[in-house]
Amino acid sequence: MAAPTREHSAQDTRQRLMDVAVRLFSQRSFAGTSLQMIADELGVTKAAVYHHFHTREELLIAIIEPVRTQMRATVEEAEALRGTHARAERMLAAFIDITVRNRALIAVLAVDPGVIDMLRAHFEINDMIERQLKLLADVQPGPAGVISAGLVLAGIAAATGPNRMVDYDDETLRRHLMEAGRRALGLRAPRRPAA
Amino acid sequence: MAAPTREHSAQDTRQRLMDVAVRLFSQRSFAGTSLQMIADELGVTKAAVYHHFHTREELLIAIIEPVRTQMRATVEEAEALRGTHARAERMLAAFIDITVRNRALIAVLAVDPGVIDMLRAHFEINDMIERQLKLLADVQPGPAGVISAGLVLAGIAAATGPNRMVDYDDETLRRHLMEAGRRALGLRAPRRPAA
Amino acid sequence: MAAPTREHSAQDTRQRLMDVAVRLFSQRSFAGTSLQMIADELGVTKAAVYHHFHTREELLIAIIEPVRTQMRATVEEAEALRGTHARAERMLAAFIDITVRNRALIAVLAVDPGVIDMLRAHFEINDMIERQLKLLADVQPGPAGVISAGLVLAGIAAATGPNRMVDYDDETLRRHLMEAGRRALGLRAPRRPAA
Amino acid sequence: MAAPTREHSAQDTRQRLMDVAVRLFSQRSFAGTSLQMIADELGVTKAAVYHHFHTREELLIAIIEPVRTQMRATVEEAEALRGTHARAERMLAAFIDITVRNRALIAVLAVDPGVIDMLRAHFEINDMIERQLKLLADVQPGPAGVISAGLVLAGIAAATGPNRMVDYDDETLRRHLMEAGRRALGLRAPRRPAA
DNA sequence: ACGTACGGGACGGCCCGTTTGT
DNA sequence: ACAAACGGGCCGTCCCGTACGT
Repeated sequence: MAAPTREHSAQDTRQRLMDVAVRLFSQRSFAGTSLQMIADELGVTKAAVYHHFHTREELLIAIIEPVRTQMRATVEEAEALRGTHARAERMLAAFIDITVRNRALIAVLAVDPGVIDMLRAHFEINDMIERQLKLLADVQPGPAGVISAGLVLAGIAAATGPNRMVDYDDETLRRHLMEAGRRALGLRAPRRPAA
Repeated sequence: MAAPTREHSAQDTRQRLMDVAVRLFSQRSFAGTSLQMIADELGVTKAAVYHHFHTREELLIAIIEPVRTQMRATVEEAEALRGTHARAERMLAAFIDITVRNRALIAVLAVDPGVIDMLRAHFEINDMIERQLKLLADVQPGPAGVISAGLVLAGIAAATGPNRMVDYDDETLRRHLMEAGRRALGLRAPRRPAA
Repeated sequence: MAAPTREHSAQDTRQRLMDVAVRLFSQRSFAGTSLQMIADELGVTKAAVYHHFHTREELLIAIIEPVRTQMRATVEEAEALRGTHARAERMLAAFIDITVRNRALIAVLAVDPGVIDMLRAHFEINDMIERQLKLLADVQPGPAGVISAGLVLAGIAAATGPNRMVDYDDETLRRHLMEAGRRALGLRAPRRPAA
Repeated sequence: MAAPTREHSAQDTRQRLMDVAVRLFSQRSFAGTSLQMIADELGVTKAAVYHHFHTREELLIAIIEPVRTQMRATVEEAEALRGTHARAERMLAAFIDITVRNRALIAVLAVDPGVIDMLRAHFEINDMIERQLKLLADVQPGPAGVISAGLVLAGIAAATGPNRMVDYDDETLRRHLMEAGRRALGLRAPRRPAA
């Protein structure tokens, strides 16, 4: 391993900034987390943070970017499938997968009003939420479908948040979220004995 | 009713402060809402706010108080029942009822890290959450129960938050949340043909 | 004179803030003057400044307001007169009078780019300048008129600035600026033998 | 011409830095212009600026240098002449010439307090101004001379500033400034029928 | 019961200057 | 000749809390 010239490379610092930011955002909310806290937590000055992200908003967007991309791809894939149940099944599985792999982050994205406002200002996030909701809601007709879908999406996101479900590993969490989600939505478990 | 001397009585001002605070907290998060915003929204000065609540924390606690009381009573009632299903059924119904009647508020209480921290500092809130969770989790054994219960509680709270489910009246929302919750938890609908 | 309850009244503080701000702006330019300097100079904190003016821009606008009003009135009065020379004479005299009575201030208003930008953003200042210029420029035809008028207006404003002309009293300054201005513009001294 | 290895030579970069600095200084005042703005405007990093000028002050001095030299030479030449009128005539003509050829720059030098302070700290600029003023003021006795001279010098400098007199070419501007200046100072047009 | 005036302090943003590496 | 990274510090804004007056 060729030693990086400095103690840690520049790219590394940028990534570490994003990591501690996610942790702090999820622990203290976006509005409740100052740049000073982030800098202190990492042992650098605010100026170093500024070097990588000129505004707190920019930092947040950089953090969100990968999840946003995955989410969009998932929605488009699911919408391309035939069959209401197949679409819901795919959407649900992918949503859980992304959420579990980014535990702390999703809770922030999904429920922090400050974050949601900012997302709305920069992206067509409303449309994306509508489409996610519709994919799950179509399993049941009328309000029942929409309300079930809302409960499931919000529940998955919020339940994996900080301090909750910490004592389950990813695989366990995924399986049981999937089962509970299927039941709430009225999805039969897919028959994959042949698979 | 003694005639209020001014346009609105003092008690009224206090209540209106709490109402706008709830709305703002749910729209901008607790940490993102200043006393100035609350005062401006109501058309008074910060000093007027200070007259009723000496700190922002005090204001939050006053807001939360009724919900906390109802929640505690509900848990105790449910725990007094016999039968796992009956207990879960009662807890779920009461939780949904309280949540729907205090839509915006619960979303803040349940997911805002700043609020949760403060609650933890003042009350034995962890214990209360554990008991709620257990009441619902006992329907299924092992992780399946806990994870389902977590999804349902978090989902109900978060799904009724601001900008979501706004186009359903309380009764509709309650009924479908109940059904979806029952399914997720594995609760059979109670046979009340006689009711 | 009933003594004001405090050491100095609130209105007084507001006025004193504006006074020290004018002095500092003219000594260090608008962009080069921090709120800290202003607060220190007056022996209060930045928060006290904030109480009276929520932004630095707001402070500047309050300072400028009286001059802006006088200037506008002057232009309208002058435009209402008949005769090119009479109009120019009136405009010139009033401009000098206002400038001399607000020595430091005008220099800032007229030449500080930061100030001019801000004025342009809030008022129809370009129009006002055009009209002032035209009133003086009409005495001579073509570029000669415009350039003379520009030199005179800018010269009066800048010459009365800080550190210049400090050793002349208002009356002396006014008279000689008037004479030099008339000559530059090609205005004959008005025949007021009876005056 | 030895081919410059890169797109533009080092000397070129240095000169372009000074050019954009002048433009920005005149548009936003000296104190209101950061090194970052200058670097951005030219599409380089701050480090590149730092490479050429270690401080903002150093940059300003380099910009000013040629004008300062010309101005000094002019004053000395004018003072060497015999006859009050001849001296004033020469000073005025040269001042206008230098100003018009460096339109934006002179306005900054002459009226920006931050610039003036810095100049005073490094050069004997007060002495230079006094001598310029005296050369023009001597045409008329007493306060009339000084005030006229002040108006003319300040007026020429400020009138050629940014956004003013932009639609006149150098030659036109020069001629009319000269005529207006002569009139203000009480200088007869020199009899050069033979020239 | 509420407004006015203000202190003390922290916020996000951005500055200038410098080191280190190409 | 230039870029990347960062320290230390100041900026304007705005915060919460309080003393005082009505």
